[in-house]
Amino acid sequence: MTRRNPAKSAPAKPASTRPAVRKRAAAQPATRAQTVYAAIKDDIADFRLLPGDRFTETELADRLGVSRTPVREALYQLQREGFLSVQFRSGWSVNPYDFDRFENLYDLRQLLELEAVRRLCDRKESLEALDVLEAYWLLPEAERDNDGRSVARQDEAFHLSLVEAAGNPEMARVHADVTERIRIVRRLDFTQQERIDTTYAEHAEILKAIRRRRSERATSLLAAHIEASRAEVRKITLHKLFEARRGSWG
Amino acid sequence: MTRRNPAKSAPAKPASTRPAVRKRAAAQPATRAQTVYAAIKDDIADFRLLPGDRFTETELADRLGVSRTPVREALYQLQREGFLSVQFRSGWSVNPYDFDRFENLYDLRQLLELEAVRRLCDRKESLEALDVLEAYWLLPEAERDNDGRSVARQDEAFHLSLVEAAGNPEMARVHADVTERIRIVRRLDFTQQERIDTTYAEHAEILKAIRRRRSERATSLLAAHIEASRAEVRKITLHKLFEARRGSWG
DNA sequence: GTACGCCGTCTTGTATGCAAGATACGCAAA
DNA sequence: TTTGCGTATCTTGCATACAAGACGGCGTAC
Repeated sequence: MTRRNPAKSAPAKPASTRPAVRKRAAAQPATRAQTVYAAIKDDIADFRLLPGDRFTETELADRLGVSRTPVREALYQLQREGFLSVQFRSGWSVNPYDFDRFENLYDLRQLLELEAVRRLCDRKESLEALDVLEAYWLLPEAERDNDGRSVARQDEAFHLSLVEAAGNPEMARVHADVTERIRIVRRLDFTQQERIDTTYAEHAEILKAIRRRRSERATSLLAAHIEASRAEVRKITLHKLFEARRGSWG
Repeated sequence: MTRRNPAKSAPAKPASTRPAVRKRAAAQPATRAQTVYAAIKDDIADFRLLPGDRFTETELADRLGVSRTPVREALYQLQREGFLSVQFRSGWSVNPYDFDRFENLYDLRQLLELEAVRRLCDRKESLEALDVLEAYWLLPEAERDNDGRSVARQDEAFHLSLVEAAGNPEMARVHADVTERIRIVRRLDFTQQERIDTTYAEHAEILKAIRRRRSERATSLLAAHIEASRAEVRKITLHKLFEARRGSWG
């Protein structure tokens, strides 16, 4: 039954010829567990599930029209990611927003992004990855996107793209993970038009600095940009989260 | 059959007003799933499960004396962590060692540790966290630990402790995760006495530099230390992994 | 009115049953 | 010998059954 190990004599690299390890994303029919996982995560991100909310596996299974098995798989995943907690024989609950943790995640995010930008500026080859970013962020004011929701998505993509372009997939994976965790508070930064404008301006400057390989300038701009966002989020968080909580029960 | 009466439907919403019971049981009951998870992870770390090995859920469940349910839970977790892959209706397999990924993980590790040391040196308060590290790594040569296995464990603890002491639990969590992933190759660095001696010497120097708040020195020492380890691992990996593979088939 | 204890219901953790389909193997044909 | 095909077996994903124990509500004592 156990298949022989291929290439006993050369266990090293044959993997690179066959990317079977990589998830076959396209053809995969998306299991029920994955669907449930995404559904719950969205419920949390969109304030339909709020900190302190309690629920049971059966409840969720009934609501989503599946059995407890895929529900449990999704729940355990979210538990491991820090969104949920399970009480033995006593149901699940949504974890409270932990502002200390948001701070720490912002720190981590900043560390990763600054390193990424440093590497981009030091890189010899051309930076094609920036093209698509410039196409969005260097638009004249009239053509800009003004929908906060949409800008928030693009903002996430901007920062993640920088890290991905730096060429270390592990750093990018961690960065993506951090992004998921801070999404709830970070999105609140894009509820004011003035902040959206500022974001456009700062992203543009950062992109230009990277293009010119001005490492020092790019990193200090990016650091300031992230700090500004963090300060803004810190300021409006409690109030806005409360509003969101009320509004979501309509 | 109809033991449950869904029509009764206890008031669902009041649950959200009820404060989540954050009762932390003193000792986690350690579910079967967690046991299985640890067992498989150890099997991989100790070369009892090798890249390319294939197995089924039933096989594992029988061997470990549990049902498929906890086994599946553990397997899916290891899948998400990158250790295993599942082929739809065709069994599980251990992922190949990906040396590019090890390189990227070493990069990430270095980034985290250098930042941690920088923060430690900049910190105003005393650094009690270093006491326990010094107790192990500043020993005179005669009293040192010479068991590679044990030193490898202590080495992991050393580096993780530095990051933990820096005070950002999220960075520490990522670092711990990285540590788990590179363990397989990293341990091979401690199979030679000379490398163990070097590790003692370099850890001692790093600790002293941090004590003296010599940030520049501490970070460059640490960077060199990690680089040396990485180079060593890079050199002996293929050979040693092959040996380990053969040896484990006894 | 208040405190306390018992009991039934509910909840998770685990085991088992079932279905669709992927894989392997034997056998026949060239 | 090699190739192709049909089938039996195996495997995962999902649904369901079961067990130990946590929680809440009710009744009782005062």
